[in-house]
Amino acid sequence: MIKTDVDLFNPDRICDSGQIFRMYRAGGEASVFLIYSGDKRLVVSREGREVFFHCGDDEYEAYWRHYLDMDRDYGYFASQIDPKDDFLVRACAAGKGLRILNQDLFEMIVSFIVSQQKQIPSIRKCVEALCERFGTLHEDKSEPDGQGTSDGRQAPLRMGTDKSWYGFPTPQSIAAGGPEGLKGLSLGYRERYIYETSCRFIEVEKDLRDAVAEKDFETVGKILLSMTGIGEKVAECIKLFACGDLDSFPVDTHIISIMEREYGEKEANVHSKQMQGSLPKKMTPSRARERVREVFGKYKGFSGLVQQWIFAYEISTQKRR
DNA sequence: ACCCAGGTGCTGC
DNA sequence: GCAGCACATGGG
Repeated sequence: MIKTDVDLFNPDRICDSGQIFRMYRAGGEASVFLIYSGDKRLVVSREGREVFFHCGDDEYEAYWRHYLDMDRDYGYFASQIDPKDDFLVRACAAGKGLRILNQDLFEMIVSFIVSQQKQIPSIRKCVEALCERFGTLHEDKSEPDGQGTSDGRQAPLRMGTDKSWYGFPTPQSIAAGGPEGLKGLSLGYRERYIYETSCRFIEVEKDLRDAVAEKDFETVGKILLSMTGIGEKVAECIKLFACGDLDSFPVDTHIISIMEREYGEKEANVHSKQMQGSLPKKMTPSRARERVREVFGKYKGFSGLVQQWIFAYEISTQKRR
């Protein structure tokens, strides 16, 4: 079991940040979380300010430490933001303990193809349905009577975590189902994208992984864009959440509305008698990208983290309405 | 009935 | 390059 602090790793904020679709609050428990990645699963719990990763040191070192991005100094990034940028200061403060996870490559490719024109709860359902149809079933092996607690103290953590679960599909398993194999999962027109991209992933996997290993993100981007259903925005998400490209800055509808509302030119509101009201000018996607470069270009090396701060802040404040 | 959702592909200019 | 449209499906 590994211990850390909420200010270093905040499971609530990460769970709701929109970067991961297979992280859940376990069985309605407010402070127990399940993280699924490929064919692995991690239980995370919080007690006050203490956060626990329920795995052995070996498993942590071999996989989760990098996955959870525990080696990066987020405090330094936070200290670099412009104090005059009120919105970013607020978003950064609200994002304390938020980290950019290093998720599985194929899982991110499929998940973000699914994500287009869908809301996050709906994305989660589709991803889960894919796992149930194409993933490997994992039977929970834990003993019902508290293992390793012969002293009777500290009951083992298992509330809601003792159910069987499915791993994320391999590209081979999806490809093997054929183009018709994806029907009935509410994927809509994305069925074809997922099937064709699964097939293509098998072909280009080596080149793609080599480019990721070399941090040649230009090549990574080119390969991703050659896959059906992956455009600029989805490619940016994949690079940020699976390839370690912390400079990747996905521009989606939420970012566009932030750039329009918080960083756009205002025009006088002709409908306001006192002329005090000003309305944000309409912003196109390409104009929003330009503004992003102008406003956030200075955060070289971690602009993708800045994106997550403002994105997560935006969707969290939207909920309270 | 209408509008929007962590967009992309395709066409036509 | 950029605007305009179709594309499934679910939720307000």
